[in-house]
Amino acid sequence: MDGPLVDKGPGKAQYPLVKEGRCRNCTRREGTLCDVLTCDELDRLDGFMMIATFDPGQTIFFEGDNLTNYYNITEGVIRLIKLLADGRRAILDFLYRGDFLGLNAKGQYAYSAEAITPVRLCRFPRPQLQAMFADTPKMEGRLLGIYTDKLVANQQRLTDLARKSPRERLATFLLDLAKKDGLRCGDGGILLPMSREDISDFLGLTIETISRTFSAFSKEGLLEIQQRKKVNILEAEKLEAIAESL
Amino acid sequence: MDGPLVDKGPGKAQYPLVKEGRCRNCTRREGTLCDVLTCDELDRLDGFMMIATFDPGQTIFFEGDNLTNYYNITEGVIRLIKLLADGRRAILDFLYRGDFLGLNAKGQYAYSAEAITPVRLCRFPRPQLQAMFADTPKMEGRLLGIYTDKLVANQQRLTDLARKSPRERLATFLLDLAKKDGLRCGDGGILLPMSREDISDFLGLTIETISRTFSAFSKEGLLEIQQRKKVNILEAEKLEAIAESL
DNA sequence: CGTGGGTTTGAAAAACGTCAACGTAAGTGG
DNA sequence: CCACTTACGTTGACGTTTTTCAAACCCACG
Repeated sequence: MDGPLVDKGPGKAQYPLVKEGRCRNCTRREGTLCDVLTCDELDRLDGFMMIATFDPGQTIFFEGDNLTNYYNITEGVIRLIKLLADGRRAILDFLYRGDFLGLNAKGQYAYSAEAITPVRLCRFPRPQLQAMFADTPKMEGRLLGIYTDKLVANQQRLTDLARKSPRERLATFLLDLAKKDGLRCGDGGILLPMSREDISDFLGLTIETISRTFSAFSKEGLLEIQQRKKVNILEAEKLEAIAESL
Repeated sequence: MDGPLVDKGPGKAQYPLVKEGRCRNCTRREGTLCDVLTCDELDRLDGFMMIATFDPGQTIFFEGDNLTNYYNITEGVIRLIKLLADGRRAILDFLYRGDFLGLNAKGQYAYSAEAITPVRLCRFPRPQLQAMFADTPKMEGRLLGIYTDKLVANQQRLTDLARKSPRERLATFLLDLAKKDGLRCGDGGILLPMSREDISDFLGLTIETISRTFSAFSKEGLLEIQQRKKVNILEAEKLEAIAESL
């Protein structure tokens, strides 16, 4: 039970697992699935929960794999990926601390998940968590709320991809990032955990267009870029006006 | 209770409502929210359900309106719409018989809904349906399943919008339509209920690009178009190859 | 039979992607 | 500790695709 899991993909490192779950004392429940549970219920969860960690670039699971585990992110950033048959890539979402991971498409993962930064996860085997769902309706209700919010967010993203220009998309993206804490560094700047290629696959553009648009924003004095990853938004209102086509 | 509701938007016709719900004898429960209910529970639902009908082009509700009612579609086709500030339009989804309608974004509708064909709906006031959800966990579980499937579908669509070419998008769209029955007419042809503009707003393209791509498919012998709305897919495998970039 | 909205088609322009070269920051091994 | 390497990012020139603008067309409707 405490040993590493089997390999998933070709050349994949084994999962580093540590049995140390102390759900009852967890300080990161806010807004997550386990937020609604009593102490007893948290102990039950604890009984089958495992901590897993991943290094940047590691794959947590692949699209189409049998769905064996659900996860909660307690630390780090993850990208959700879908590929077309010829290798073109789309990033569905970036996930952060507190996000729930493991969308069920007929018993299989609906997307691949990869760590962008060092990541720490609570891992729940599917049978046990589903059994707990069945016994704990409020937990199911919580997941329904989470999925409702995800649907709303995805529909905004569909609208953006269908109808916004590259400038508008990047402005929208940066402002959304700025709303997340955990990325903020000191002076109101944000530290982008993802590469330009990640951003381009998220926004449906090329890496060059992303780069050019960053440069344009910078030249126009809307923002400041330091060492490529750190962005200071200087003119939030103007950026907002671009994002919302006002 | 049996009278018409108040107007919603400017110049909106009043809602035509008929009290005749007989959930217990309903023949269209398959795959819907009410599929899981017992006879007694169906009677409870019946108690606050109303039938509503809409003509083509009528708006059922607007994005941002207070969410007062949920709906089940029993007949017809609906488009879900989001607008940008300057009027650019995106169609999030087309909904058909059996689909559940009324995504909750903080107490407001997350999108506008408009009838494309004559539409018949079961209408459930929010307080009553939510009370029933609270008492009937399996109903909540059913909705969770429905939303899970919607999320999976939306993620495929995000991938398509981000990375597929116009040809690939239209091929994907047509093959998806062909899978729905209710649109099939006799000889394996499909009857498109939506306009070219609807399709372009769904696929994130212009109406001209849609039209040209239709013409190209037709010239290549992949399909046949009759009277603009009726499409016969002649070479499903080739269209599949285009859609899946094989 | 005429009218008009939706659709198709064509030509021109713009936007974005592609290709290629160059820069830059971080990491590695001597 | 520094030069070398490498991966990532930026910039420029160019080509293609898609949009835009405009006109013609066609079917459905009155």
